[in-house]
Amino acid sequence: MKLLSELIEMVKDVSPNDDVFESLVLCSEDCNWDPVVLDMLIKAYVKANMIREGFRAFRRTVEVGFVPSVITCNWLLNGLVKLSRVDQCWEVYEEMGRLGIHPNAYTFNMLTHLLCKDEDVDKVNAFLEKMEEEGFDPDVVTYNTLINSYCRKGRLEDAFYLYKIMYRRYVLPDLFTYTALMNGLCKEGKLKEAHQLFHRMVHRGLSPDTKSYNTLICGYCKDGKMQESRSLLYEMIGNGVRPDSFTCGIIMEGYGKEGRLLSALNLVAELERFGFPISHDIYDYLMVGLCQEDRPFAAKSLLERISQHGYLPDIDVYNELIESLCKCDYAEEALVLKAKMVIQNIKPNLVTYRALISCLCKINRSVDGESLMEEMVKSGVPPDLAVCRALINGYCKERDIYKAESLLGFFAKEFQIFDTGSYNALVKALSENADVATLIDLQDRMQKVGFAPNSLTCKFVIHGLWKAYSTGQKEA
DNA sequence: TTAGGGTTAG
Repeated sequence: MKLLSELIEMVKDVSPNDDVFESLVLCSEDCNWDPVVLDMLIKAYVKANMIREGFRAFRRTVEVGFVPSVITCNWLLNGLVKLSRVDQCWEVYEEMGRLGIHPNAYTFNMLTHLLCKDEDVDKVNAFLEKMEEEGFDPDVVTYNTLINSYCRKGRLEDAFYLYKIMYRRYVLPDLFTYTALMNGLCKEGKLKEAHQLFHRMVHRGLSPDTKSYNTLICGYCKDGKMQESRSLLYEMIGNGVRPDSFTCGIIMEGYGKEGRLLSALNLVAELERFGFPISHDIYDYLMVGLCQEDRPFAAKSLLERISQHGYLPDIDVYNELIESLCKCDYAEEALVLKAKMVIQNIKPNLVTYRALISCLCKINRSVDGESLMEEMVKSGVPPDLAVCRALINGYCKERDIYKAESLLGFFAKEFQIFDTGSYNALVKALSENADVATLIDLQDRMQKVGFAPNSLTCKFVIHGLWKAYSTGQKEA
């Protein structure tokens, strides 16, 4: 066992240019050597999740004339099945036959699983017949693999037929069998039947585990039956079965879909009281959900509570909260949060600044918005069109035309942002009460910076000219 | 950890 763990460390650390296999074979010339190390090398590769290297080592082991054990072959097969390397799986199986390595139940079941992943049922049946010819009787794992495959494909009749056959052949169904069948029933919306099957399973002396409860809870959640989900959750806790992150996640999602975020929130608080750890993802989910429902203060108080349990929001959650506060015009609270982010070494990004600047400009605090824009530029985050537009519109609204114009030039020159919308907002604001000469001058200056007027600009200019004319101002 | 079960769509 010690040798295996050393080998695992070795294959993980070694550079791709070093040939571990070669080194091990070379060793055989100098010392008292057991070829079983090659067997262990294959296992080490599989354990280190280096399946391709494991497969190569298998081939080379065979080439140098050593016969790996059936267990080693199964390790490798397991790795290859998980990666769906179909051809290589069959190559291993054929090689086993050539070398006289007898496949065991594990081998057959993994290959059954491999065939089940494929669509072709005939292939599975042919393989099973061959297995039986070789004297292997399908065991509970074989049946479960097949039943699960049928259930996933919606072929419930075939699945239940096998379930009956199992009894006839004295192979007793276990938790896996029932969970697979319940899952199949739930997927078809047959919740009642699934729950009945659950009761039958308990009646037959099997104790449901987290996965079997989760399957049923998930079925109810998908069907919008949150009351049933919740009582199953209490039942499982009562029976000493711990809900896991999957259980909580699926119930949260169920409530989320129903738009019942507050119920989700209450449930989380209850689970916390029971002493079940709530995962970071669940907290993220609730935070984002509350923000998107425009309940930034509920999100904030949740944050305060869960921060005491060590929860730290990431930048996306912070941004959701800031955006939500900004949407409701709570600029001050949003700024406080931004300061908190910085203290926690989370650097505000474009999303953060955009929300804050837009909000400040909206509530006539364009000067503060501009200072934030300067801060963002200094920290290496270039402004985008939305930031530019927010500031120009803000200043126009506050009648600080001079500022609006100079910023428009700044964005064009420094960041090549030519936003005709902002330009038009400026012309429109100016045309309200400027004389014709001022308007024409602005057009000239803007053209020098690189702005081209569009039809809307012309409309505003003409409007301005007409206004100037009709109020008796002298034409330029 | 030599095999099999529970979310996630468009």
